[in-house]
Amino acid sequence: MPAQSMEELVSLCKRRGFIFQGSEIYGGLQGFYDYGPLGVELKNNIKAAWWRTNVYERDDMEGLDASIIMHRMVLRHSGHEATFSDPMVDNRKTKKRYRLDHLVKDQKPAVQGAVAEAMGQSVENFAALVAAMVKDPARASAALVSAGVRDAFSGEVGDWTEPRPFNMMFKTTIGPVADDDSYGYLRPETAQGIFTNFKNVVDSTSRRLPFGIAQIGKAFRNEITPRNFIFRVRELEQMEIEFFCAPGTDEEWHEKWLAARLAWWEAQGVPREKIQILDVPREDLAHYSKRTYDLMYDYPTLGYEEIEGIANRTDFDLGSHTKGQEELGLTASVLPNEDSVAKLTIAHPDTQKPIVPFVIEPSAGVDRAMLAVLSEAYALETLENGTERIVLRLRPHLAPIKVAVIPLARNRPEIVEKARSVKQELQALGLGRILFEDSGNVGKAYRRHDEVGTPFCVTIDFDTIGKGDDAALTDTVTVRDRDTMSQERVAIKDLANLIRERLR
RNA sequence: GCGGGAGUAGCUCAGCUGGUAGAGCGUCAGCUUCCCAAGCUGAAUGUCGCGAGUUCGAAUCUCGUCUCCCGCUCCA
Repeated sequence: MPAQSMEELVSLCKRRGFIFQGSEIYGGLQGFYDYGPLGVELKNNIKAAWWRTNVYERDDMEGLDASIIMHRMVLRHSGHEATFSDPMVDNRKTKKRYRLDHLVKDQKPAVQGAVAEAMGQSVENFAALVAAMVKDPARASAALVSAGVRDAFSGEVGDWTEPRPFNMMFKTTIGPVADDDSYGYLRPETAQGIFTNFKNVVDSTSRRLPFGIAQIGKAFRNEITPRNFIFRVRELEQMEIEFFCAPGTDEEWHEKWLAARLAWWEAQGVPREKIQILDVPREDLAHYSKRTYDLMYDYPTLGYEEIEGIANRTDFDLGSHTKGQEELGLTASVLPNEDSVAKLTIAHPDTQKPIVPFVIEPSAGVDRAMLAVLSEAYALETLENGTERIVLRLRPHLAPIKVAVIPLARNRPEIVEKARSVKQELQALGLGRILFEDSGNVGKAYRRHDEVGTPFCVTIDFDTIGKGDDAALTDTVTVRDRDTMSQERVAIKDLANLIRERLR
C-alpha cells in the first residue's frame, strides 16, 4: 500500500537523508530542496533508468547536455519572454487575481478612459498605459479603484492591489558589468537547448527523420506558489525528449510515445492504474501545443496531478528559431525572426526536400518522479509479532543502496575484516552503492535498511569465520531479503552471481 | 498574493494564568557467540524558526519576518 500522506513521506525523507529543505539553517528558502546522501543516489538511479530506456535501448535517439543560461533571444523567440512576465493584480474583496492588461481591457470604454486619465496616459497607446501602471504601482492601484474597475467575478468595483510583475523566468547578469544588454535567463525548460542545437546534432550525427534528442537537466521557474514538498519547486530537473518527425506522422508518434512513457513508469514501480491520461482541453494548451497528454499520477494528499506532459509542439519551436521562415511553409503561427543565423531544416524522408519537422515532446520531472516512486514504494507493515516496520519496496535498480554488509559482532576483528572484504568484493561488481553497516545491532540494521529500500542485507557471523558451531558453514553468509524478510545461507564464492542476478 | 493552522533535540511531541527546557524513539561510544528496531552502561544534541517590543524576567504576551501544512489563486 503506497504512502497515505505527504507528511509521512516528508518525515522519512528528512530522517533518512533523502531530501532536505533548501538553505535550512538560515530558515529555509521556499521552493528549493536539497537531495541528501540517499536522495542523490535515488535521483541518479531514476535518471539513469530514463536515459537507458530512452537513449541506449532505442536506435532513433541522441543525447545532449546544453547550458542552463541561454541567449535571451532564445527565450524571446520561444515565446517565453512575452508570456512569462505578465503584471497581475488581486482583488482583496473577491480574492481573485487577474492579468492587469486583461482586467483593464475587459472594462467599459468610459472606465478604461478613467484609468488612462488617472495615469496620465491614453487608452489608444495601451502598452504604454500598462507600462506606466507597472512603473507606478501605488498610483495604478488607486487609479483602478477610483476609475471603478469592476471584478468580472462579483460584478462589483474591486479593492485592487498594486500591480506586480510576475517574472516567471530567473534573470541574471552575464559578465562583470551589469548594463541593460548584459542579462540572460536561466532556462525555464531544457527543451530550448535541444531546439537551438537541432542543426548541430543533425550535422554531427547524420540522423534522418524520425529521430529524437534526449536531455536531462535543471530548469528554473519563479513559481508564484511553490507548494507541496518537491511537487512544485522553483529549481527543478527535467527529463525531456524532443522527437522530430515528418508532418503528418506526428499524431501517430504522439500515441507511440504515450504508450512508451506509460510502460517506463510501470517499470519504475508506478503502475498504469495509478496514472490517468488527461487529453488537455484546447483552451488550456500552451502557446506552442497542438495537443497534449498530461499523465496524472495519484499523489498522496494531492490527488491526481501532473507527473509528465507529452506535447505535440508541431513546427512551432524550430519554426520560431529558424531563419527564412516565410519560405518554409510553417503550419504554426510564429513571430518573425530577424536574429537567427541558421536554417533549422532536415530532409523530408519521402521527398528529400528541406522541411521544418514536427516535434513530439515527452517531458517528465525528475523531482516529481522521485515523489511518485517514493510514494509507491512506501509501505507501513504490521508484522506477525505485532510490531510495525516501514519498508520502501523500491525496484532494485532504483534502490539507493543495493546491499548492506553487516558484521554480526563489531568487537570481533575477524568478523569485521571479513565483512569489509565482502563489501569490497560486491562493490567491485559496479552495481551501485554497497554499504558497510556496523551500527547498532543486526535487527536494527535490517529495519534501517528496510526503511531506505536496500534490497539485500548480507550478514557475516561466527560461522563465516569458522568460529561457529558448524564448521560446514565456514565462508558462508546470511542473505536477507527486504520484501520477504526471509534468510538463506550462501557461500561467499556464490554471492556475487546471486546478487548480480537478483538486482537485475 | 489572500484566508486558516503550525514552527520546542535527528524524528514524534509535552511544557498551565510569563520565573531561564523535558519525554519517548533515534544517534554516538563501550560491553555482550548479538539474525529482525534485543539487553546493559555511558554520552552528545536546542540561541524554543528569526528579529524587535512589553516586562525585573518571554518558549509562553504583542508586532514584524521566514518556513511548513490546508483552502483559494497561480502553474506560460
